[in-house]
Amino acid sequence: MKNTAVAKVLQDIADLLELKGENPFKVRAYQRAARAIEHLPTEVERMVRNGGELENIPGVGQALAKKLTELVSTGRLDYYERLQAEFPEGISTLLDIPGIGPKTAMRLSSELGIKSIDDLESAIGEGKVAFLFRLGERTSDNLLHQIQALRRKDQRIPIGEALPVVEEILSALRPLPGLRNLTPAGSLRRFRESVGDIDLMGTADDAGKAIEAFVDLPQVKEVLARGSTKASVIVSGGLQVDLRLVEHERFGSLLQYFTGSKQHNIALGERGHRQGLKLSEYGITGLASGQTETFASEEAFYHRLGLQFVPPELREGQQEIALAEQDSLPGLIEVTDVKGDLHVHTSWSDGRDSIEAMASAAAVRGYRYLAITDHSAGRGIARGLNEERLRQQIAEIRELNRRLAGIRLLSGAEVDIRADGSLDLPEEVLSQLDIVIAAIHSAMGQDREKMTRRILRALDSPHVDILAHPTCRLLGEREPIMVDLEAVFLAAAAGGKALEINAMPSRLDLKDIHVFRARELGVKLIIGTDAHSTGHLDFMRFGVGVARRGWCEAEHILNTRPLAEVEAFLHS
DNA sequence: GCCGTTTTCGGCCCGACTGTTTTCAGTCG
Repeated sequence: MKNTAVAKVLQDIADLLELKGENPFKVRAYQRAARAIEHLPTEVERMVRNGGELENIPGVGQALAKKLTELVSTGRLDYYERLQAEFPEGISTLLDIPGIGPKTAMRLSSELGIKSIDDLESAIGEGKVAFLFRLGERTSDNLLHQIQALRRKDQRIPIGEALPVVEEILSALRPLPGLRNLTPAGSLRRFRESVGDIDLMGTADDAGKAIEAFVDLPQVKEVLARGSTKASVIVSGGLQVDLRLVEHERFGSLLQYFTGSKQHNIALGERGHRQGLKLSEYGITGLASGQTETFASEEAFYHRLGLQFVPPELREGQQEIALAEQDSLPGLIEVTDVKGDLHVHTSWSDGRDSIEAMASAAAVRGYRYLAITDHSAGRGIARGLNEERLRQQIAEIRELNRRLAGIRLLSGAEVDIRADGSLDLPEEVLSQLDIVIAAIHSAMGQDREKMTRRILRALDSPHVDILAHPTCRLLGEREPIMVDLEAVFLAAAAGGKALEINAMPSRLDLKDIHVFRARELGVKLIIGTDAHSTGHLDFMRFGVGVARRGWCEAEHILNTRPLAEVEAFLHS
């Protein structure tokens, strides 16, 4: 049973307990555990099998540990099933509608027999909902509106799509006089792989003027709300963007509050409470004195609480607060730490640009080295290189290295891992390359056991240095392959192989929690853009974002190291 | 159901909005 499925059960239980009117703190305990398991870098199932300490998971105590053990070892949970039996099936889906909480859901069910969103929609149509005590016409209309919005609601948007849109808006707003500190908050700032709405924060001398300029932007399709300090719009592409402006001296607490995550803020608030402090978007208030201190910067806000500044990417309510207390948060990798790209394609295979063009684009970005890793001739891969053409390419790269100053080209290949785990190019050719990346591009439907054996066999080849996009997922398009990643991590760590954080926005593979686990197990990582044109080299920042969410420092990422160190790794 | 620089019991983050109310419950972020 996967962690996402385990988390879903806990979240379901939380919903049902809420419907039941249970102690809200008990409900929150289940929600908290669900979030923790969602972000857990290790499979609960594996922990149980290996006798791991479930109670080390934040938010999991004796009772939940027992339930989790039952759930993952039998695939069922008696407590959950009994709870489900108490309610009509489907009623908890009503909670998905904004505006409906547990109380309303229960009343709709008991008073009108509503068990689904469809039921609710017809009941509203028949005018039944508006007659319920304390509901009324207005609420009924709003609910219908919410149902319709829910039906056409887009999924969360991948960060690779959202970030460019946001940056366009930011650069349009930045020149406005008197507008300062413009910053995205929320999950975008935390660099989650997908985001819902976008929250922009800032400070302004004349907030009204700035709001006006914001809603007048050409990107704005629809203005949902506009006030004196806040506006909400829909931009082309359907993304909702909120802009919120505050006085300069409160910017720090505001940004902190709206960056979240919710779990992080709850944990922070609980800690503040123990210190006799009350935290809010307006500042920090002494519970005894009633005095509120304001904070112009987040740094000052965290320091006032006796904490190291917590980078947004770490604010997921895991261990970051405990570590910030001891001043021992990692010094996360920065884009500027990257010294080269180890995974790019050229016009020799399915890339757009020549080797030389890629080399100068890399040099412009300050890189010291660049690995040319075109596809092998494997079935189905566009214009993959066979043995003969690869030899020609090696010769050309040798020639270019003689001519080019300032950047070193490594000759390499992204060699296909065939269905049986053998490689698509003969050993003899691979041995002539500086760097060999292995990757799966076919037969992705294999079962877990077969797939794992296949990848382990490829990693076993003495010539393979790196496994690229290890789970082969395409965000929103293709599910990850079924593979025992833990076994892959252990094999990579033991065999001195690197795993890739593929920085293509549609891949982001490995993903954050896998990166966290791989790093924990001592696996060397690289960030590769998989660039198919010079512009794609800029994908590096997405890979760095994922690495940061995986708590990576520069030293964990091979391509932040000087060339000599990279070569030493490749030769080892 | 969790958890401990006030605690192994008694707490558990905070503020705002909305619609329906004559003082607030429910919901959200």
